[in-house]
Amino acid sequence: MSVRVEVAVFTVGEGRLQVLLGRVGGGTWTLPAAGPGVTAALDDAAARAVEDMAGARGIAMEQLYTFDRDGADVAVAYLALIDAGRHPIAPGPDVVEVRWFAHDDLPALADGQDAVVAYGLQRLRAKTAYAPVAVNLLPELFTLGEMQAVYEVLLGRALDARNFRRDVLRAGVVEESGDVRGEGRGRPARLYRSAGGRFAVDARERRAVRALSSGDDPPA
Amino acid sequence: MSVRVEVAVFTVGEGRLQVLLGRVGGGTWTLPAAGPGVTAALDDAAARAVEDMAGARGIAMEQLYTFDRDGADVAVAYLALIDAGRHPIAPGPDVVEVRWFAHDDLPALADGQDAVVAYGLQRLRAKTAYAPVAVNLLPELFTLGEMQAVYEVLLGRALDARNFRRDVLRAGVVEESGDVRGEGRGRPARLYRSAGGRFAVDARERRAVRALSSGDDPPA
DNA sequence: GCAAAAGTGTTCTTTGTACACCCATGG
DNA sequence: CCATGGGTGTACAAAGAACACTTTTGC
Repeated sequence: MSVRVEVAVFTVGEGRLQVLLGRVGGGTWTLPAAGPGVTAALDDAAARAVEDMAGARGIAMEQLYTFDRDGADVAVAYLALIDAGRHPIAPGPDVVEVRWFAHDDLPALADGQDAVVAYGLQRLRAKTAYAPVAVNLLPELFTLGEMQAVYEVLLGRALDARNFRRDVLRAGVVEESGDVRGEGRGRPARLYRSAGGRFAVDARERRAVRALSSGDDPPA
Repeated sequence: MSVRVEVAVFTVGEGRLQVLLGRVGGGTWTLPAAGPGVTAALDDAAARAVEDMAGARGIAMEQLYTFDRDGADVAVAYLALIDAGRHPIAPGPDVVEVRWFAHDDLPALADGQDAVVAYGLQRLRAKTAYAPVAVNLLPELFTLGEMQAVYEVLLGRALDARNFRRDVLRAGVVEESGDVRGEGRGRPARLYRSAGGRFAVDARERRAVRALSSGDDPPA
């Protein structure tokens, strides 16, 4: 059996959750992928697949699952999160086109890749419960309002701004930058940056953080 | 790169969490494994590896993680749970010896397998939070006392029997068999069997169940 | 001075945790 | 009749959800 690597890259933009796809030769869209016949370390191969297809570097990435592909190959799937604003995408060599697609409006994908996207989405939503995933989808400096908006897209429901603020600050996952930003109308918001640490958006989820002393994060 | 499969098989016995290991040729102990050069579907290959080494069949199994092995192989690791009483182990062909080892007192393992055991244990404990893993470690019929004992081993702390009972029954993960069993001294306990469904042992964990509408269970 | 977004604090309800007691059996 | 584990119910503490109000800016 030969080894492939495939990456489901997500971002949040225009109030929607989006997935990165590219077209190489034929008409079908595909996830960033490498192989069959990967030689590098899996994590590196996944990072390079994204870089080769769209030019984006240094994005958060974790292994998802390894799929059988009709007995011939195995595909090691990865989940990646990116702030589309910070990392503009551009077609790499041999790539005809790269684009963001709304996750609920995808074109036909290469064989088996629907499962990768579906499971990536599931994992992303689950991680919302115990990791500050939003910081990987935001610029280096961001307002709490922006952060809340990201979570609302991921969770598909509105959050109470006051409780959200209290919970995020209490969790200590962000730190003030000292700057503020006036966005037009309304009082200017303070700018924060990531301070590491775990986080859960709402009550139920916050509990899970403590319950799972170490969560279920992958090794290494 | 060639594909291997390795399985961390856990059971609970004698008040301890135990791991299944075997010796094939040389002196080093190893997990049930297949490959390099696996041809079957990964899940099947994992099940067969356990069967070939120890003769145990039909046990609960899920994929854990795929590890690099110094650039040459990838090892797809699995987690399996088993009731050692229900599935007696016996060395398969070419196997010199199979044994249960307390998870905190393992011998030297084949290359990289420590990581498989460590992550398997982590995942097992995390799953405790949202899945009734104990039923996979118990006989078909069991008392709530036995079930509680399993969770106490997994979690490493004592649970309140009254709250445990209430929570398990409320969650609907077990159903009464109608029988009872007198175990010597004390009032005979009702016997239950698994009824499917999700479950969390204690408060924090129970919340996580609802929060993660679909949890983070692997595909298919 | 009004609309819009940011920021602060309080009340109420839900949920978890701790605990006291009775039941059934073996020795 | 007492020790042992099984089974039922209640009181208290903690945590989350809902919510009213003030502040700072642009127009």
